Amino acid sequence: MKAGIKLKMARVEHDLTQAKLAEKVGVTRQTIGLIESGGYNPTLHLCIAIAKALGKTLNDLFWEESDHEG
Amino acid sequence: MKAGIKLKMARVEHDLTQAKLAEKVGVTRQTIGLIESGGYNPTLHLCIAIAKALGKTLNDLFWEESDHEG
DNA sequence: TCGATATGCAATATATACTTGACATGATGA
DNA sequence: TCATCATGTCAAGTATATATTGCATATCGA
Repeated sequence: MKAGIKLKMARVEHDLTQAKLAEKVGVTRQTIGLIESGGYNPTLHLCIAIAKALGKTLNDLFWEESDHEG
Repeated sequence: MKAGIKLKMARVEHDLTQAKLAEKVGVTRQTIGLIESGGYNPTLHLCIAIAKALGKTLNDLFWEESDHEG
């Protein structure tokens, strides 16, 4: 599963645009867009801010069980 | 609870030094030390690599329930 | 005491996360 | 058609994560 897709789904679930989510977590919309499109490596603090803004946890948005299992 | 303490406990649990954990995840021991001492903002990929190396998840090591609750 | 290991701290250098500003496209509505 | 919104992307700049090197301290064992 692509890296940012869970984030995108959670965002849409909350009826937020990239720009609105970006504002909530204190970054620019480009940063959110880059994370959702993958190939990007956000910082932990930003991941936590995003998770909190969407009522999710780090694992919900950024942990792939297959990563863990092998 | 201080940011890096869970990481430190998990590391000690596995009988790993900062240097050995650093080697496992492909960073220097200073980077591990800085994360454990807090006041540092690692990248998501590094957090995931650390969690995998210690048999934990992102939430186990980097999520504080109080962050989420308020 | 001496040597090895583990950690903390600090200065400099490099890679990259993130910003700012701009332009392009498709969808929506007046 | 025209205006607005949402998203994608590009280019240049700033902030900071991480590397590299070195030194200091504490612990452990010979």
